Parts: sequence; structure tokens; C-alpha cells
Amino acid sequence: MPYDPSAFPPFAVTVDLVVLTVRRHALCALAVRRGEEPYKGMWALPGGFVRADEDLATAAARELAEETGLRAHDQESRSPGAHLEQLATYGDPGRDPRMRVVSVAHLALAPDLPSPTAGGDARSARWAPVEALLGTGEASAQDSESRSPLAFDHGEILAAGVERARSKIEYSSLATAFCPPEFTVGELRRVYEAVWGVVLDPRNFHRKVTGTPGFLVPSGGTTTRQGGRPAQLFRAGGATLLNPPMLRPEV
Amino acid sequence: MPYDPSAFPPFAVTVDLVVLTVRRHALCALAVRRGEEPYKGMWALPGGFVRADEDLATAAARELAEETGLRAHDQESRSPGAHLEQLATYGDPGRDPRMRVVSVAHLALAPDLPSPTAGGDARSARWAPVEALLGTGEASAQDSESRSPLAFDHGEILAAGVERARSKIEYSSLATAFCPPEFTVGELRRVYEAVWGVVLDPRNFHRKVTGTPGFLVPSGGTTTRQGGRPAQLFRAGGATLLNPPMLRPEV
DNA sequence: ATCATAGTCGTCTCCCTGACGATAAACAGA
DNA sequence: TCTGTTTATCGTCAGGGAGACGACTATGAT
Repeated sequence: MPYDPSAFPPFAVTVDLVVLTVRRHALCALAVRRGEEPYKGMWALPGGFVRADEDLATAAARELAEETGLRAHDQESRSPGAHLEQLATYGDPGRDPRMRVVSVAHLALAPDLPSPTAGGDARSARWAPVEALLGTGEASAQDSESRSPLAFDHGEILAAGVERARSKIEYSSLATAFCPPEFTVGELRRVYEAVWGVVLDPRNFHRKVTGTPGFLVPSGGTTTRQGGRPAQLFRAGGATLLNPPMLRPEV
Repeated sequence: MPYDPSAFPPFAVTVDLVVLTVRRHALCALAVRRGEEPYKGMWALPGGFVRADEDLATAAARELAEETGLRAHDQESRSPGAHLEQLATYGDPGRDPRMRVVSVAHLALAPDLPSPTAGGDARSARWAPVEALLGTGEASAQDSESRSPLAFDHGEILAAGVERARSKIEYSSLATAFCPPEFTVGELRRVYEAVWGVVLDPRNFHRKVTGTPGFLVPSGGTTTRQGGRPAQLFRAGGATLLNPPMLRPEV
């Protein structure tokens, strides 16, 4: 199968971002309003073209910074940035009516930002609960597809990102990416509850996360910002894989 | 960030395949010999350009069929085909010295084929143990990178595919994709042992897989093709997710 | 006949988990 | 100040799954 550099179809390559955060006990995604056709006026995932000399991860980090001001860190550092990883690639012919576009979707997990869309184009970007963006809310499941108000195939991409986040916090410490640098066990539990959409037993959850070596390290302080008895503050520990994993309740 | 259809850098888009199988108790990958520069004469992963009107999954299935004669089935059917799923996308500038190429890597899991490379170009394709292709064998880890004899960044892609397969057989029934339509518990255990590179207790393994609902369904027959006492034959059951998962031994 | 090889069934113990009682330390309001 | 509310944290107990391993079965090979 010899390569023929002059005989391959040209593609446009973009990165699309599924940026998730937890706001007011709900899992939310960043959506931007489209200013042009097609899908003008509809919500879409943030994204853009990959530049000629740019790595895919670099392009995703650049788009993330442009939209949220967050700096990405893929694995290690627990800086103010967000977790960023590649999600999947979408390249159906006709997914963009204008041209052949292959989009490398990325998943970003960010802590709740003080001013959600203040940095970028505030009137055209917002955090929205994922149920609303996916059309999986209380609306009865009458038509099984395209209930999502998102443009292109972004509903499918968002669903994949949400599912990835839901499964990944099971066996990794990634849930801490939704938390500020210092957080309590209860705040971490509310992250799990929001992402999974369940209610967890506070006592078993506390035993589990504090008993998993490397998951949490006490920072020494306490806080009462959630009300009630003062809670110990923790930082994310060095462990990235949880063994044994957190278990998502059945059913 | 308005789209400008006339101002985006053109990319070539390819699919590369990590095709894994278990042969003689070893995890093997399909490699093809390059006939041209760059990397002429080196081994590489099979792959090729995505056509102008072709879906990414379709392109991957086409390449798989061209190289192995296997028909792909992504999730459900347990036909003679192979499991095929998207793995990750690689698009570093300079990963191909000739042009800007974005490669959407796919992972295929196939049963041991009677004639490994008889279908295609037999003298330029072969199954090779993944340790050999990755350079992670008994060779001392003196230089930590580029010990792989594979062209381009295919060593990295193969490593990602192997790691995906290793983790995915933990919580899914995908290990059966390495087996013929009918197989014994012992044969399935040898698949796990080859993929993970461990030795498993036959008694605990038997209890686990036969006790997981939907994983295996008895086909009625028995076989002695492995020697010893006749073993019951099974087919893959309908379950795709194993709950609780198979546990890879520690350390 | 005996041995080697695989397969299959049980048992025992440890540890994790879920269910849930009890206590502790803050704040709000009477 | 006292009481109720909220959240955090510690303990207990029963059930299930997994690792370690003994025992038995049914073939083929020597």
C-alpha cells in the first residue's frame, strides 16, 4: 500500500472541547452560541481549527485557555488548571455540511469557576446542565435521538465525554479535578453525587476516600463553609489510580 | 471564533490499526514491512488514507479486511469477525516527515487465524509478539525510548493499544474476541494469561467466569483438544460489561 | 496399569462494602 | 442560654467476593 503524497483527500482538522464542571450540585458543560450558519443561533461545543504547526493536545489546550482562561495539565501537577485528555475523533462525511472535517474531541474537567464566562465572550458562552444539553432531562423519551439542542454531532460528543467522566472517576482520582485546591470530604462527595446523579452514604464515602492511600492528603486546616461541624481540608494526593475503585451504585 | 472555510491548513487523515491476537500463549500484533521511504524496510502498523466519502470506522474496517480478511463487528454480533474500536488520534507535526498527517488509530482484537498472513501480502506482513515490537523484552531498559523497531510513532500507538486491551478485558467480556466461536474455560484463561502476562489460578478463574451471569453460555459439547480431561465448550454470552470485573493480579 | 495433564467442585479466611447507630462541633433562632 | 438543625466523623455488624489451596475426575501417553 504505497503512499502517494499527491493523491489523498484534504481534510480540515479541528479540536472540540467537552468542558465539564460541577455547579450547584449539577454537572455542567460549557456551551457557546453559534454566530453563523450552519446551526446559527444554536449552542455548540467550543472548538476550532488545529493550526499548521500545532500538536493536537496543544490545540486543545489553546482553545481551553481561550474559552475559560484555564491552563491545562494532563496528568500530574495540581495547579489552578484543568485536567485535559483526548476523548475520541469524529469524522463522518457530512457531519459538517460545508466541508470534510475531522474533529478530535477532548475532555476537560475544571473546578467551579468564580466568573463562569467572564473571561471570554460572555454573552455567547455559558455553563449549562448536561441534561439540558443532551435532552435527557424530565422530557419524556419520545423521540430517542436529536433531542439535543446542540449543533452538529456535538450531542453525541458531549454524551461520550460525560460517560467518560462518569466512568473515570470510578477508578481514578480525577474527581478532585472538579474541586478547588483544598476541599472537604463532603465537597468531594457532592462531586461524585453530581456526576453520577446518585446519593451516597456520607459515612461509607468518608471511610472509603480517607482509607484509600494516596487519594487525599490532609492540608491541616478546617472549614465550615458548608455549614455544620467544621470539616477537615484535604488536597489531592499523588495517586492517580484508585485500587480498589470507587463503586458506582447499581441500578 | 468564526469559521473561515478558505483558511484552514489541509491535513491528510489516515487510519492505523493495532490488530492483536493470541498465538502460542503470547500476545501478538500484526505488523507490515514498509516498502518505501521513510523508514523503508522497517515494520509498521497497517493503515492507510481515509477516503473522501468514508467514515472513520468504515475506513478502519476496510483496512482490517484488506490486511486480514476479517470482517469487523464493533459491539454485538459474535460472527467470525473481529472486534474493532477507535483507540486514539495522533497528529504531532512532523510525525510523518512528508506531510501533515493525522492518524486515527483503531484497535482490533482477533482470534488466532489459521493462516496468519496468507490472505494479503504474505511476505510483508506478520504476527509478532508485542514485546518484540515494543522493545520491552529481556533487553535491559538502558535507553528508555525508541527501542521499538516500529516506524513513525507506531511504537507509542501499539503500546496504547496493548494497554487498552489489557485494561478492557478486566471489565468487559472482550477477551472472548480472542477466542474461536466455541472455547473452553481453560482457553479463555490462557487468553487472560497471555494478555496480562501473568499466571492465574485455574480453579478461581473457573469459578469466576462461570459465575458471572451472561459472560459464558454452555454450547453443550466438550473437547479434549487441550489434552487432559474433556472440557465443556462455551460461547460468548450477551453480557458486554462484567460486574464485578475480573481483577488483574497486583504487582 | 501407571502417570501426566487438564478440568471441575469445595472449603476457609480475609477484606471490602452496604446499612445504619452514635457522637461531635458548628450555627440559627426562640 | 438552650434547643434544634446541619454536617462531619467514628463504630459495628452482616454478607459477598476473591485468594489460597485441597480433592476428585476424566482423558491420552508410556
